[in-house]
Amino acid sequence: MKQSQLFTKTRREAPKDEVSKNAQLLIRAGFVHKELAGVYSYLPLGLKTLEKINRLIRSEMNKLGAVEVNLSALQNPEIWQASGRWNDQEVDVWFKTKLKNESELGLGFTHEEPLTNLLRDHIKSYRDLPRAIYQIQTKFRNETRAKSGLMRGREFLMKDLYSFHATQTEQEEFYQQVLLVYQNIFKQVGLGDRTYLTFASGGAFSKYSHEFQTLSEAGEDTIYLSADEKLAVNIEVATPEVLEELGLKKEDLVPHKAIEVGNIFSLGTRFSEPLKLNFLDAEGKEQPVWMGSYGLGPSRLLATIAEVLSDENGLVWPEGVAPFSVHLISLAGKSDEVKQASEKLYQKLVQNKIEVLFDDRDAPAGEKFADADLIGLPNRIVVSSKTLEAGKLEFKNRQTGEVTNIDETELIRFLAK
RNA sequence: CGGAGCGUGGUGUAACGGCUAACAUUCCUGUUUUGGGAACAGGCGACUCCGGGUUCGAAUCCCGGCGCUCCGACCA
Repeated sequence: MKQSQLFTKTRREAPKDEVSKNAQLLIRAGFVHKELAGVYSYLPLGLKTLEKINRLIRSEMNKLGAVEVNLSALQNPEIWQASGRWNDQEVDVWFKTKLKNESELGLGFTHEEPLTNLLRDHIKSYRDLPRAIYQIQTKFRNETRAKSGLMRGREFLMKDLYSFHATQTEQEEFYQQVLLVYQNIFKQVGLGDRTYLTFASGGAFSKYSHEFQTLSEAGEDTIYLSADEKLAVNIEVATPEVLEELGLKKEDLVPHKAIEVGNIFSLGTRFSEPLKLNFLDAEGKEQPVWMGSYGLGPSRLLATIAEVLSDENGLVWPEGVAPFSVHLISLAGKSDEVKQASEKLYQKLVQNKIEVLFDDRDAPAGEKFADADLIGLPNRIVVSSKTLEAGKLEFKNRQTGEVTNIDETELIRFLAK
């Protein structure tokens, strides 16, 4: 894409009402636009980044044999009344609204109930199990206090996976698979080395759930990390009994602020029983389905990457998440030669299916460099009269800052990999 | 929901209760310039968040509302 076609502009300064680093950088670089506290719109660069994250998540979900759906955002109170979660005392994050005829509606903050209800049409027998179903969809939560930029929003994107099994054991095995897949996702988005599987509160049907916590001062949670960094426990559940059970000593634990980027739950029959999602087992006996739910927030993930991987010059996107792989910068000035050479290189990169943002604007070099640093694409190529003279291209790695001069074929081979 | 702070051109800031609300940046025109946010000249852009009050006079003081941020509580 040519940068001249991008309608967004970068800014030198962040709006004063944004304090969190993720929001400041994402706004300055033109990835998002703030509408309300906790409500952000995605601009072309932000949307592309989000789509990259989603694509990666989808590919991992497919490995689990999960299939994608898209459930409605508007919710029928009846099925939530059945599970007891329509009640404001039970769930205080509902956005509730009304039809013209005064009957109530809710905006989905999660989807256990509707999916469980929906599956009654499709799951009758043990032969219909197991099932893994997911969606990537906008959730609405009426948070009393939105905060930390995109971290805790009132409208946000969530990947929610639900699994349905004939037995608890089967569900537990699936849970372990999801756990590995999640770790793989965090590794791929560049957060692997600072994201820890963390024991957290379990709820009605299991002692623990697991959270994936990314270490960051911007996090809302505090976790205890064992000295060998092999075990982590959310401070909320780190009672003496729990620590003993996990074989941890209080004095060996180090507290860290962390961002909860994912959470996986065993639900047991918490939803299948009230919503009557039953199946007939091999003996013809009716049984409730065993369930699990597995959440991960693409928008929070995007914000977390912005927060923890950025530096003083701007965002730093890992390959695979970045909206484009390459930032091609033309320092043409009045030189038609440079203009043509950079245009030609742009076409060539596109032909080789390399995702490139081409800064074809008529702007001073310093501005282009500053923008490239701020936007944070992993690779930067400069074409100028200097590089034409040398017969090489200048190639810079955003993350390491390493600059090399490289010839075109070599570069394309490297980037096309 | 409790507490604190802040609302002034698109953005960041300034202005004693008193001139036509200033400066920088962005943006527009032109000249020049092109390897780290260039230079010069000219120009556009604000009912100072909203409503009320005090005052000869309010961006400024008072009251109410709304919004934003932060701390806390909350967070299936």
